[in-house]
Amino acid sequence: MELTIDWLTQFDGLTRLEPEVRQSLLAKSTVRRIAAGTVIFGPGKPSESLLLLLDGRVRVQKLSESGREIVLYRVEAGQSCIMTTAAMLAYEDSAAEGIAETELQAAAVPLNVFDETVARSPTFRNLIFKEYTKRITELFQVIEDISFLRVDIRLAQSLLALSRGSAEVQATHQRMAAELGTAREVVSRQLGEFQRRGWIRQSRGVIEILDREGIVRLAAVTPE
Amino acid sequence: MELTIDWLTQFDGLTRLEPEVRQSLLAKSTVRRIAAGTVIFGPGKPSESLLLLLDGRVRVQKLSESGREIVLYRVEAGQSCIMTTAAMLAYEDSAAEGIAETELQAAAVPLNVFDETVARSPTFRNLIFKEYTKRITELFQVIEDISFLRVDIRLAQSLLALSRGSAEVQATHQRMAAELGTAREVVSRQLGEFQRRGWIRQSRGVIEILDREGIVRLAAVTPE
DNA sequence: CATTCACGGTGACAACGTCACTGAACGCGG
DNA sequence: CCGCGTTCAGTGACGTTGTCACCGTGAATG
Repeated sequence: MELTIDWLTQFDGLTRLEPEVRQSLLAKSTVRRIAAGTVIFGPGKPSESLLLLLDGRVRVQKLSESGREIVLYRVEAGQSCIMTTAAMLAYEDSAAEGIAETELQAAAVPLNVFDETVARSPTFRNLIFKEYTKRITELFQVIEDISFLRVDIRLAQSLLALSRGSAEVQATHQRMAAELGTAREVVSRQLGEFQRRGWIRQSRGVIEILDREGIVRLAAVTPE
Repeated sequence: MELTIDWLTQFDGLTRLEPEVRQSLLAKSTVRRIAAGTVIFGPGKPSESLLLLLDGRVRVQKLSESGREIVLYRVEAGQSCIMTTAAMLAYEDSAAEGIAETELQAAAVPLNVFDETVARSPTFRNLIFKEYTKRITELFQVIEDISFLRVDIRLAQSLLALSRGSAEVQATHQRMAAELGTAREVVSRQLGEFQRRGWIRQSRGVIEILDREGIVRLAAVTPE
């Protein structure tokens, strides 16, 4: 169950890790499998390790008191889920949660090992700070998109992102609405329009992409 | 001009700093005065030190290509401007900028000293990670507010925040619009409504608060 | 004193959010 | 296989917010 494979090679920033740090990290961390749907961190679920994602995808989202939700960003394989370190610091009020969208394989670095490694290794430090910066930059972009882009454009972008090249997106309108932080009805109407234009075909829980080019064109619009 | 006062006492997280780290930080950092209006960091202005704010206030905002802007958060005295470390990492595309809203007094910690201190001092590490987490948490909140709160409520909140207890807010409608990431016309209409209710009195560039209680009540609304 | 410009007010309309309600598709127990 | 509850999706009406075009005012500048 808990392997000690050399997972460090999967992280761009860690390939040139100092040898003794490398050994220490491998020895003191555990590689874990986590089932799809598991809540990694969130209100009432403080985590006690930093997760370095080897495989799978984590969705970080925020739920408002009114029950609505919005996706903040995703963590992909080869990235670290820095909010798990944040959750360690007990910021309960954030009300953000991380959910395994797929089955995960992740290296769990216990808090004390994390701290020790940050102290010892410039390479590791660099990786961590880069991750933080990257997330913050992403959040900046989310804020800009929400504030200034039309929903049809954001919906098109979201569709392309979620499809990952495939011709089928498995998602309900409710789910898409959460992606954009808007209302389901808005998504229904917009997808209806996309369908009328022949860009997609819809069935219950599935959106099939017929004309990717059309969606790409809309997604690329920068209204001036 | 460059003092070597013991500014470390002004940071909650640094009062119990390890003695030798304390000396080192004081010796290798410089305390600087920065004029109001100065752009601390931003596109094309990479910074080469971490700024620890001793006095004054920094506004961090993002400008879209279309020229509109939105305030992301503020850095107050006693906090560190972590985006200066991010800017060091050359994330040019972020297009966020930090502006001195008032005259600043700040301790500038050069990049190499920052890195060295993170390595040496658990206390300093803790402070830095707490700051990052705090900013991220704030950004989460901004996203939620933008997505789910009505603008009149957000405007009321913004007015209270900017007034800082005073009865007068010096701000144009354009400025308030940037605070909320909305359009000037919207602010004009809402402030007009506030005035009709007797909550404020407006004159060119100034908003005078007449009935703080009324504004507070609106700001506290959590529509269910 | 004349011109320019930042500021703010407004009406019309488009885009988006909310509410209430509808029916269709699915999942499950009997 | 049927009935039933639940999830999902579609729609009309209406309120809120964003956009566009335009105007008047007062401040600053030469």
